[in-house]
Amino acid sequence: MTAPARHGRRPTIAEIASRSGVSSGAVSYALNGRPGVSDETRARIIAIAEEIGWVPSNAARALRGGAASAIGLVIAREPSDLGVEPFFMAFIAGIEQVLSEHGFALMLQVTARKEQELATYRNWWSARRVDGIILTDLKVDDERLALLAGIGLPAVVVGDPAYANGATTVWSDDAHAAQAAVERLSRLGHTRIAHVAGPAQFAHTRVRSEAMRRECHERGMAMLGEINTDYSLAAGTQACEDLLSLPEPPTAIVFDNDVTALAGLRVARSAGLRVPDDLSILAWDDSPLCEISEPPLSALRRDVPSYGASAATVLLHLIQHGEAVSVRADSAQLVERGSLAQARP
Amino acid sequence: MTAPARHGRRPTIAEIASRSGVSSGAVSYALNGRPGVSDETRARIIAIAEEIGWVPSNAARALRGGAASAIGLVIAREPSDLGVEPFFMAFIAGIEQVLSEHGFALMLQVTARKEQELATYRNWWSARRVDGIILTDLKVDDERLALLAGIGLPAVVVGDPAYANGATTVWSDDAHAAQAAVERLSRLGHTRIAHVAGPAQFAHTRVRSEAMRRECHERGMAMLGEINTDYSLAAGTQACEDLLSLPEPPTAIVFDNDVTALAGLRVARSAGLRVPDDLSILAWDDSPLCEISEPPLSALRRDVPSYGASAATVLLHLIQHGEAVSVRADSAQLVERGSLAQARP
DNA sequence: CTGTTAGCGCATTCAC
DNA sequence: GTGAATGCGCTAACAG
Repeated sequence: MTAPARHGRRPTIAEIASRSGVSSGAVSYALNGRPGVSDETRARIIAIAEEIGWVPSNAARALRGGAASAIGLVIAREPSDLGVEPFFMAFIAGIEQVLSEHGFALMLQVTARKEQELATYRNWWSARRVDGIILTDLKVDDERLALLAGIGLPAVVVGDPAYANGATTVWSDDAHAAQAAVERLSRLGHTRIAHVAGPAQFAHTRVRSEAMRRECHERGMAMLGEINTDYSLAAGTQACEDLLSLPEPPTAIVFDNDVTALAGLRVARSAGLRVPDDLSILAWDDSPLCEISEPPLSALRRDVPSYGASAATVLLHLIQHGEAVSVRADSAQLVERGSLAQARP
Repeated sequence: MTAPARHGRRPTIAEIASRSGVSSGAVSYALNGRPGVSDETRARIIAIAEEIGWVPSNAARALRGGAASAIGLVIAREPSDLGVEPFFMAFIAGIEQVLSEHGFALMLQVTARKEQELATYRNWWSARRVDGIILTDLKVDDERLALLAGIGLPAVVVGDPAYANGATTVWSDDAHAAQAAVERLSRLGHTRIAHVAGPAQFAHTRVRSEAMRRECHERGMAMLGEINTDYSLAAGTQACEDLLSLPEPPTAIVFDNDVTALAGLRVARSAGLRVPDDLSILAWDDSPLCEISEPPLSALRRDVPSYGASAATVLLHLIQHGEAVSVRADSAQLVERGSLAQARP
């Protein structure tokens, strides 16, 4: 209950005021770049503030009704899944870059429990801990959207606008990338492909699956199967085994993440198939894992840090101006590495 | 009797006071479980608070000089390195579990720039954003320790006490694990081993290296080389190539992380060596990557989430009581998977 | 235009 | 149980 003993007293505006011989109001104007003080006085005040190392008390500002100068991010995944999920760290790094330029901090919560996630949003907002949040892993019929709208917490949704229910979004056009992937496979002569996808409830899973199916249909290719996984090694292995044991197995498989792609590679090899000669493999979201395998995996690469940076930029704009427009980030680019080859007749 | 809560405005203690007909002071006592109000009044106050959805304003509490109810964590790595670093996400997940039980939040910063890290600590503390921090990636002669002590920011250091300069630490006994690893290799008949280590400035790198060297010496084994890396694929590849091109190459290599171990596996294979028959490989810190390779890699596994939980627990104790004792977490256990074999004569 | 004064916001706590 | 002070920055209303 009792706060720890603080060392030196924190410098406050009052101290700057007494040192500079003006009122605390003038100091506040000077320090915030607002009119009401002469340039000369302002310079003197700023010099003193820097000298004694004044930093605005976030508590006081937030209490006054101002910004908490922080945004929140809940990562709603199992910790064990996150271990091999390169997306979030890169995404966070991008967010941070923007936040630090604006003096904002990031509050993070890692929990897979939906109730806790919702409670966290409520609590962060009520307790004035954050000014807004970034919502990731958008789901189909995502119930979090209603909560956020209901309590009025500013939010930027990372995901396809079609599933965001009107919220401001930052999204990468996965449908476009999916088309490009199918097109590439088509050019290589593949006519029977499959998709080892992520969890069905994720909006981006659905976007990818639908786009691939549509593109296959238009090109007269067969989409042999869309198997949903939890991105894990085990699920990827199972999915790939199922696909390869079909009477007419696919000649190319697109995996929604790197781990399942590696699992697929292993399954193919132990089934006596050569990659890419007998089976082409394409991984969604590039990572060092894709480089390390044999053969290295071709991948759909996004600039994840700049994706995070965009999300942060849009959210800050939303917080500061009450409105913001959705932004489409660059869609994924196909990086060829050697796991794609001409389909064998 | 009870008017509906005004829309758009957070319920405050003042509102509860007016509704229950007592002073705001009494409400505060009631809500915080302190003496000063009758049980009957307390019950009535709590009921009203719940009804109108009151949540304490963190800003007001922090302003009052109380806790910010948040702790900070700076991850001082390059974002690109973090992509394949399973440690931090698992560590954070463990931290969160403890924090959420105590109503604390986590402030995160990801930056590889030392200046920014130091500025962040200063700012978090000055602005009352956090009550304490967890310091990871302890370095030899770590200058962050002096800063933290200087500004009086409570901190728990994750790392070997020998390098923590008296700060409270939570640490896993890497020396012990290193000994166990060398002992295991010794039993398998290896007499020439090598260590592909992490960055030399990390305290845990030094602890591991020294322990391995010492243990090798005692067992009459040769430590052919300690090569420092930045944990990257490229560095691991280079290190392994260097080791395998020695006149008398090692028969076993210990890698400080999973990525360099996989790089080593690849190098060995392309050099025509069989793993584990010609070369044994051991990875520090287990991960799904170790399971996915062929052969799957034997690894030194720690319970990282509980490591993080310990750090959080100790830090909260330090914050709330002004003192805390260092805690040694369980040291890593050797998980055998098939990348270790008897040395060939 | 330059600057001052007097609250506000919210929970906590001490003297009464 | 109460009233009032406290912590800190911001800003409307006001004065020179």
